[in-house]
Amino acid sequence: MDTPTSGPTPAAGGAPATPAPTDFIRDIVAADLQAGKHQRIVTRFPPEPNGYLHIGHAKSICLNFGIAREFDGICNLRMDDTNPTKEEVEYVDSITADVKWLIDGWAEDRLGLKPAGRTAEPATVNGRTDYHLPATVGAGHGALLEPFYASDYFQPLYEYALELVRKGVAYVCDLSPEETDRYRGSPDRPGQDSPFRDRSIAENLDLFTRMKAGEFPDGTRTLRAKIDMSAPNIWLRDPVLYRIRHAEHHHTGGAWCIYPMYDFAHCLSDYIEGITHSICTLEFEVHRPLYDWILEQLALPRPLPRQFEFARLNLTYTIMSKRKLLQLVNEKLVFDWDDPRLPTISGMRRRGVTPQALRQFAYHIGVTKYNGLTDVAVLEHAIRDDLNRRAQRRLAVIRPLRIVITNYPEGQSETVAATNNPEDPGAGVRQVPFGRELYIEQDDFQENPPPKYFRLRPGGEVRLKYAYIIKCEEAIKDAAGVVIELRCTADLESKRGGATANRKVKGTIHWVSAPHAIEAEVRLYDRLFTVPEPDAAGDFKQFLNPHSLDVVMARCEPSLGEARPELRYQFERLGYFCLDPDSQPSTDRARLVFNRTITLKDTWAKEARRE
RNA sequence: UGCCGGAUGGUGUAACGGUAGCACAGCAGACUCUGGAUCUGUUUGUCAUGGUUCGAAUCCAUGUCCGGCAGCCA
Repeated sequence: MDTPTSGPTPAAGGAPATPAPTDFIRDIVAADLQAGKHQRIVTRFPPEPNGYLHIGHAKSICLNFGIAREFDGICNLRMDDTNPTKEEVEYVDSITADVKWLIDGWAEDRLGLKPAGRTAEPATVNGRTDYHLPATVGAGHGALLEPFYASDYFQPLYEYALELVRKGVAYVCDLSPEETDRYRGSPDRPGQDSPFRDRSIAENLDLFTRMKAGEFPDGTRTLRAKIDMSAPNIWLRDPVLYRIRHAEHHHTGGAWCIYPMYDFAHCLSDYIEGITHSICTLEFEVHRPLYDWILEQLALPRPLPRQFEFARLNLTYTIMSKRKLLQLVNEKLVFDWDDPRLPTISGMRRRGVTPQALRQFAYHIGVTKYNGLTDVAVLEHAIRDDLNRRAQRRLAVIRPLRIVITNYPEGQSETVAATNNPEDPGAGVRQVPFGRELYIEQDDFQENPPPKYFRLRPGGEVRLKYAYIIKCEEAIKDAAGVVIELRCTADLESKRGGATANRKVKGTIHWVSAPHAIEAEVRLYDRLFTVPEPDAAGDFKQFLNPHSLDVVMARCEPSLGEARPELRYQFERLGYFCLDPDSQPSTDRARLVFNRTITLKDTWAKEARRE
């Protein structure tokens, strides 16, 4: 994905070259280009600003921006903001930031924006009034750029609606919402014509104008397309085009009290922006005839956009519904939209997942019309694969057990050389302090270990990574019988370069020098849900994992005091970690907070479970 | 019982009338100063039944199962 065969873009972030993806949508785009249908491909990513973006949106972003970069096109970012009661600027801002983060270094030169404040102005094309707002690509135009907004087209949309009325294919209907439902019929029973269906064009014009002027309360009238109340496709049974909402809009303020419906706004927004391929998810498939109907009725002078549908992403052990994510946030079951346990883009970013990993994941799952359920293990693999290549290795002990090397001179210390990244020799080495008193992981000692346990046991030997082989001579317990300290001896010749350096011991464990260690809060995350399909039946909240967050105080090697928020770390043998924004910069009151992005694969855990 | 769409190993995805492949997961082994990484091997699949064809996952027919659609949400 980072090196499409159709372009010379070099691999990003050291990721290996991957062939350009192919799928049925890219096939269509390639064929359309081949047939000379378009001079330039324009796609769009059109979220509604009513929540934060999640990994399902990431799939769509990768598809739409991926097509733009592979076919030398553009992908517009557009707020699909036609419902003032659900949308907020906070969401506009988070969406914009998340998109930019995800495409950075990959397709940021394909991001279609427009000068701030610009709306679609009428022009004359082939003797017809036309509205066209082509994208400005990339920054540096002097002008401040912003995303597109469907709400910037409210005036053109209103003009188009008037045209449908004048043409006699749209009418003002006085039915209440409940009556409208009843008249619509059901999937296997045709609907009935509204009693207001045959109003004169003049009356419709008058009424629609007065709707816009604010003469009628919410819910009293709608503008409807006049299509066919007996159509087998429900969306062709005189769908509502406009409804009355006396509500403040986050982008247009109080300018309007009638708002277009999705079906009316979307196809025309696509047209206005010159979109060639309007790619959406499967549930809009039945809307496509309406999408086409509206555009065709208006006899527009430029080429029409075409809609294509693909299957949205479903992932095991999580939920994707914006409504349910909002519920978790509102009910404080998670801290916020960027809670690292959430599948939101901002949550995953905070957790330490990189954009490269997300893109690689999108590449691997592909694009089809089959509505499946993707194993979260595919995501986890993409994350580990990416982090393994980029993470700086560090030593940190999450649940400390004190040990004393009795034959190491008191008061003495030294430093040992530690490899920063075995996957990247260029990353070099660092010096880590070593001394008589250390911390090791509680898990790395067992008094009565099971078979095949390679770590420390009474009388047993283990290698301290980058340092000496030690032998456990004695386990000291407290009054309750729990082991609180280990007395060990070291083979002082077994350090790298020493006489017995090549002695084989079965286990190697990590450690930290006790007097040099710095403390850090470490947040250990696990799956948010305990079942693969929390959405499947009943209340998803009953499947919340009570152990999805565990906070511990870890002892870390001193170099972690200079940890940087943009870097990724592997705490050796534990997992991948990154600095959380809750951390305070290194002052005398420094506070370090790390998030565990993901554990290392643990085949021992599997082995232990098997018993 | 209306309309639209879909069905390939456990999961996701390729094969576009010519040897069913890849990834994840699983299993077995090698290697390892991370029980990580890496490497090797390996179990498991074309929804069913007919038809066309020298040859069908692919084309046709019938059936089965699954998903979506009845907001003045998107």
